[in-house]
Amino acid sequence: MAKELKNLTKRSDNYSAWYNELVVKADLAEQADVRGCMVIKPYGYAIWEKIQQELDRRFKETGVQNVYFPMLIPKSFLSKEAEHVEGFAKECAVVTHYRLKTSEDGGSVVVDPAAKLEEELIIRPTSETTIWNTYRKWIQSWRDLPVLCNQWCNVMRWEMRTRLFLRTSEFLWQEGHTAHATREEAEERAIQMVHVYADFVRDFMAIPLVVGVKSATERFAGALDTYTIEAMMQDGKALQSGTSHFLGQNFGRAFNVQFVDKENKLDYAWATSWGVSTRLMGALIMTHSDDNGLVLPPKLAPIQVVIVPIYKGEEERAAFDAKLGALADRLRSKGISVKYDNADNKRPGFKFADYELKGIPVRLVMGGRDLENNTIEVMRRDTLEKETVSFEGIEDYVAHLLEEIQENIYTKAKNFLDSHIYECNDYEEFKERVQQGGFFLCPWDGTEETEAKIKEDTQATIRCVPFDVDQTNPGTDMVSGKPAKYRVIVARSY
RNA sequence: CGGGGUGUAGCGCAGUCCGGUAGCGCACCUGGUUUGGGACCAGGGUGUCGCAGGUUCGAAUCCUGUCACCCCGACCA
Repeated sequence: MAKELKNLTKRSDNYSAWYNELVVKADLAEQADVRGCMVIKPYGYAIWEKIQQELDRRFKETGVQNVYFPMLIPKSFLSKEAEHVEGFAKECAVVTHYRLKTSEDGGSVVVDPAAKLEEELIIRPTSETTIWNTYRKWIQSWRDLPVLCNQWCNVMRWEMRTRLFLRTSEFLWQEGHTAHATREEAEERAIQMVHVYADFVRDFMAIPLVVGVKSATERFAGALDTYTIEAMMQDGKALQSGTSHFLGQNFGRAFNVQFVDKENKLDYAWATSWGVSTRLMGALIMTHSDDNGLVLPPKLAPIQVVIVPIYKGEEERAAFDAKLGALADRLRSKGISVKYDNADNKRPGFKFADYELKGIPVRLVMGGRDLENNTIEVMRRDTLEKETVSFEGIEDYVAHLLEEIQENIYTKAKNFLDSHIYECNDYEEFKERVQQGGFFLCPWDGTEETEAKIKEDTQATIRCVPFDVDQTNPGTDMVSGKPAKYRVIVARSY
């Protein structure tokens, strides 16, 4: 294994290969035997759990409650919202039978043709339809609103080409579905949730973002508006990391979810939906990691500190166990997650490399020399800097260092993002430079024609109309030469 | 669905052109020496050569068929 890990492809040589190898070698996930699907391994899942816990906490702060709906959706549900079915039909897995039987020759198991379903069932690609079908029963009066639900689940979209975490046929996510009495309230909720995502991703995952609203063609199928958080990977490509949709009354109408308002008039409920997925894991990896492996922000590292003793013989090992075991406990009492690794089946050098590969934020090493001097070596994963400090008071030093690392990782990524956002008003210049990566802030006339031409010429797409960019006097569209409506972020994306 | 490729040990591959005992590296197991940046020595186990036919005294290798997977395009959180 050791030599293999050493041969991790360099980021600069082949970013894609580097990413794929890193996911596998850092023990996050691997390709499943099932086409296009992924096995998330214990270490990868531990990180996902941290994401889940923190997001879930933040959702609940906004009044959202968790629910669970079935994985199977009657085919007829999907067809009730025209745009929605248009958007998802091509990638749906369909359940057609409910039984197998042994084949005539007894050699294999075959689908029993007698067990054909009257109505086929779809494996959910997203749950708007099944949830809104149920909301009809829950909602009669304005007093029943708002309904604020979220579910953590898996969904399946039969993707042509897959990549671990970024695009797999099955993925884990959360999907929030809310119903409201007024348009304003629903729009507010959609915008609120994109900000919940943005705050979480920035503060907790240390990933800087551009937040904005999607163009009409990039909208979710069935949405009136789609809000998005766009992260920049180290190769300059964009990764849509979360979305929040204002769905208007489309689903209310399609599923006949009507309520009596305060004026005793019937109206259709207003909807939002919002989701983030295991794709966030991809964003995490591609934002922070380096040629030595993962770099995890302390707030979501399952292990924040690893302590490695370097000992000769059982006697010395016992001495370290006592001293460093106690240190581990003191760190844990400060709320820091610690692994004390005194295993003797791996040599120190191997452990160092392995924990770097896994992105553990802080490594503490103590050997014979330190024992004599009452010192300990501290290595921080983000800069790879080593320092030998006094053993006394090391707990506070580490606690402070973890905070500093969290901040530094974000600052580093933020500087990268800021320095790769370019203002561009010239199409020729754009066409040439966009291939190098980066976000291009360009004037856009708001037409689909322009958008389509950019995509055809460069494969780049309009990522969003950013919230925090001044939209007065957007200038002249760089493609059509017409007056621009907005300045938008254009980039190549995953 | 269009173009390209690959199926041989747990993983990564060589062997196929030119048919003749199934190989290498890593991993794994045992014993020993090691341990401040991915240890070393000695010994050991591991295969329906993707599947089905055919040619042949003999097939991983040649022929026919078939299945699966991967990569590049259109779709997508």
